Amino acid sequence: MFTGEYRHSVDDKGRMAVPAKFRMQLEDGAFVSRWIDACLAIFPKNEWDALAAKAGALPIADASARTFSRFIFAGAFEIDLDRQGRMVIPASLRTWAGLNGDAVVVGARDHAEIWAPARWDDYRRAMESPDELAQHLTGLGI
Amino acid sequence: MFTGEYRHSVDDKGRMAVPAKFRMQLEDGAFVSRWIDACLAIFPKNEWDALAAKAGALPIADASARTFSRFIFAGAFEIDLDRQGRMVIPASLRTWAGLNGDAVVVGARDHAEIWAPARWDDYRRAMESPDELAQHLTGLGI
DNA sequence: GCTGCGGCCATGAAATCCCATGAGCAGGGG
DNA sequence: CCCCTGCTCATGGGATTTCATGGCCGCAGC
Repeated sequence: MFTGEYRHSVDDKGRMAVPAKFRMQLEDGAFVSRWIDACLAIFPKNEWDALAAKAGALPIADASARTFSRFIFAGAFEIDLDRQGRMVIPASLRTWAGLNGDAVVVGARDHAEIWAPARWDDYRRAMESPDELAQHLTGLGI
Repeated sequence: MFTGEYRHSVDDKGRMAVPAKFRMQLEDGAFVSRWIDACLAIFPKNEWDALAAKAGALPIADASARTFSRFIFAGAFEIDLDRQGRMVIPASLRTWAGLNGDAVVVGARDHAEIWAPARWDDYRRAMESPDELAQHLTGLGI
């Protein structure tokens, strides 16, 4: 499971250290891709396959299904970790996510996400209202 | 079951002694996470897995479901107890909960909560005013 | 031959673990 | 009933290991 929040640097070659707690879950292969809300997602191979299967089950006739598939798969790359546990973020994805020098890596259960620090701070501020949170918990039956 | 109220110190390394009565319930693995009302929650592994499964069932297409998942998982860390029964509270969570030197640990049935002493006192004072308490109990069907 | 990319090595900083010490509590004996 | 003893538990400090990051080298493509 991917949990936690980590702030790492992205060097001028586009390399970023993957949080040590995530590495074991990614060593059998991983994919990085564009993701919803202007961030990037890192999926372990098995989770990626599951996502691909879901996308494959969508009807081709549906326009928004086509859009979703193209959004995800056109922006996806298979990645390897070097011996120091770093990954290379392709330049096109770095640009798209607004990454520049620093990045925030957050866990999201079945995948990890990479955010530009400024965007993450904005997003995070929006989710700290106790009432809104309580409403979600109620919806889960907690 | 988690019950009781304990006041412990948080040292400059972010370590806090877990109440001895809680340790046995946490020794098979535990997670600490941001929680509602600006406190932190400690869940035993099985309780956490149940919560994660519920969150995983939410549709990713729903924006507020994504927000909720990110709040929970980005603010969660797996913890181990050292040989003295202490846990490390990650710096980001300490900041968020306003912990500084001291903390109050309270039992809450299926999980434990960590509060900054000042916040807990406020909350508790409100809770212990007879009128207020009666008002909350009304409508709960107790 | 030069330039850009990817992988490997090395270093400093930071987190983690373990041992030691002291205080508080309970239980048993005088 | 009181005191002493033993144990559990909270807290501080020190040592070791892990981890993030910058730089160097080799290979490939232009």
